[in-house]
Amino acid sequence: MAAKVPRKNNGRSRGATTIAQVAAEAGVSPATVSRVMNDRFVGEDKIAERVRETAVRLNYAPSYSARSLALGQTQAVAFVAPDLRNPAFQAILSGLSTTANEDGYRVLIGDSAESVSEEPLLAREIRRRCDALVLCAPRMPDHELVDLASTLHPMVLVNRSAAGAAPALTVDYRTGIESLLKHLYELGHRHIAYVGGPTHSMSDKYRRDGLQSFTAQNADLAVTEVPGGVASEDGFNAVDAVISTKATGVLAFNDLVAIGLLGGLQERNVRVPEEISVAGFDDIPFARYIAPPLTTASVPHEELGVQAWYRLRSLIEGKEPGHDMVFQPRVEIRASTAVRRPD
Amino acid sequence: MAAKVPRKNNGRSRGATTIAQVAAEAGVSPATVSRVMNDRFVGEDKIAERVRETAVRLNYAPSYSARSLALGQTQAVAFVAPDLRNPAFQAILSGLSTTANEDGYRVLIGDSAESVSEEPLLAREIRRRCDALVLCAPRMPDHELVDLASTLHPMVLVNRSAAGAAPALTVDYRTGIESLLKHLYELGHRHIAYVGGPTHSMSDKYRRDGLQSFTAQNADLAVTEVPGGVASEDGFNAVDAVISTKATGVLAFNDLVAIGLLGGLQERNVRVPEEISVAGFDDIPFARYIAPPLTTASVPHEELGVQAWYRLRSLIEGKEPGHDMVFQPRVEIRASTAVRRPD
DNA sequence: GACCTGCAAGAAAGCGCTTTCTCAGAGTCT
DNA sequence: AGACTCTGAGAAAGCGCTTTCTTGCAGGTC
Repeated sequence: MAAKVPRKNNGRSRGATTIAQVAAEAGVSPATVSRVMNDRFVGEDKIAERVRETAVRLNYAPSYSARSLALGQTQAVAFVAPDLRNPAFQAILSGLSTTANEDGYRVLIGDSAESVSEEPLLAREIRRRCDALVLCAPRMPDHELVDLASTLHPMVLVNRSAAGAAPALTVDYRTGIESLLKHLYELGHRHIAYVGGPTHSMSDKYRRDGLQSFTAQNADLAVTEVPGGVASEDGFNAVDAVISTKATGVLAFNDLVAIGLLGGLQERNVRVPEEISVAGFDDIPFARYIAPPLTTASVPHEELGVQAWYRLRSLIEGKEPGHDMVFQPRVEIRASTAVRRPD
Repeated sequence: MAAKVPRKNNGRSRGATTIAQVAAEAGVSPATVSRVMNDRFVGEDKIAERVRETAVRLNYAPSYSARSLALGQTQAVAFVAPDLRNPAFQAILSGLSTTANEDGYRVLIGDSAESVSEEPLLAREIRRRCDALVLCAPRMPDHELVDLASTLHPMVLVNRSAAGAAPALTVDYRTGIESLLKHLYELGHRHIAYVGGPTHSMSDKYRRDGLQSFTAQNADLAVTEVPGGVASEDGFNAVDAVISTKATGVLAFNDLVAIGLLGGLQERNVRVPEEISVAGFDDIPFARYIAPPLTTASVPHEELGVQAWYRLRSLIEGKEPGHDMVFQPRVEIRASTAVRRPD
């Protein structure tokens, strides 16, 4: 009968050099190798040197999985947003990723696509794979958001707040759109169409609040809402509805929608801004290059991502995350809006 | 003296329910819980039911780290690109991410930013965190690419090939730009400027090859190269150089550069396409909306991402990755190019 | 020289899973 | 009834690290 030999490598061979191999080769214990690799070694320099030399010779690199298990942390964070194809979210991601990388953290992405109902599940699932989460969930119902925020710590919210359950980085859409509306008002426009965002999304609600607030103060101003969406095609599809309102100015939910709108208007030979003024929101990088350059409210998306990381990092380190921040959009006046022409 | 009690939980408490707790609570062994959770259980239904019930009651979810270590795989893949702010790469990422998600894989992102030299390190580092890698590295020297490809398996290359060392999904930039050049030629342009991409990038080299090939066949055509880059500002900065070539048509390295160029041209009151025709490359979503709508060569970036996932998946499963694919750009003629006006 | 101190390095436990191995007990066959 | 095969479920090893605990040994003190 065969001698009972301890099963090694669990039957599978994974190939990569392990800490044990380095230890054996260098004639030390795995503990020593670990300490050397993590700069916690306090013994003789010769030993450390030998370990280091052996490690590079054997092409050793510690296993992330093993390390994660032992340490209880993954050195990764997640970013969940409803639509990664939107340049605004990409900018946030870019800011987050770049900054997190500097601290040795990588980011995992989660695109909740269209499905609002799947969002909490996705957030939970992806959160379990890493150490923290940045969540953009404009359409998630408040109670679910609070629920998530209280269970998924550490996490930071972008564009939403959850009653203090998690640090929040928000944008003052309300004031932003109010400024845009004021801009149009000052240009003489008295009838304005608003091509809205997704129904039930908070980012849309804030905008409506802003519009309402300004309208309430100016009796001679009328704002008509037109169903829109988040993407260029939504703007494109809203063109007829916009034209039929006879409004002389249009505010779009975001730049993407505004751009689609511009495309549709042009197709129908409606001149912008001569016949109708159009403004977007976000100031995505292309807003200034389209025809005509788009008046919009600039939001510092990259900065939002950067700040999100700083807060996450504090939270991971068990420190205070710092105060919540509310970013104020800045109106960028470009050529897509102009003084209202007499009819 | 205190009785020697085995140290539990390594001193730290991580809070989450473990498989052992579920097992204890359900009165079974951890092995059984594991089997039930992974649908490998073959025993009595009552037991399975009890385990499942206990698991949801205790809010149990297996630890990804532990699972990764035991299984030797992470259910994640990485995407490394030189600039995640470029819509073209974002589209690839989007296609990759969406498709991978359907198979339960998440994607980790790596932005190699400007630094070509750091790219191999980044790729290696991030690759060790997951099961496979999609690499876009237009500027990496061939030998390094081959080196990487042979050591980082499974991986797939996008926009580059490495002598069969890894599956490659490429775009026929050469033919693409040749078609664009032909388009301008047919419009009567005989002197064309090419605002190039990053020096030493393969994607730029392919384009130059295409230009040269067409130029060689048409003696009455002159193409002047102008240094450019990858971003809109590079195009913007190239404006004076372009104007001074006196070319009547311009081909830009990509849409971003073309858009910047358009912006700069407009600022100097040079009308497009009346005075000069401009074409880009990639057909990013905004290309059709800018002013004037940009003639460009359309590349199916999302599809590239989708195909990248399919190949990665095959590789992960130990299957054949399928044939390499070369995507053919399709010329999209829009308003930024027009017949050359007599001087 | 016995005793204590301090320090360098190893032994081993633990992280939370998966999976092989093992072994009762039930069922089958002659 | 005894031998034999299944089969269901648990024991335990293993994944590759980190870190606590332990120990051997050199140097210092009285």
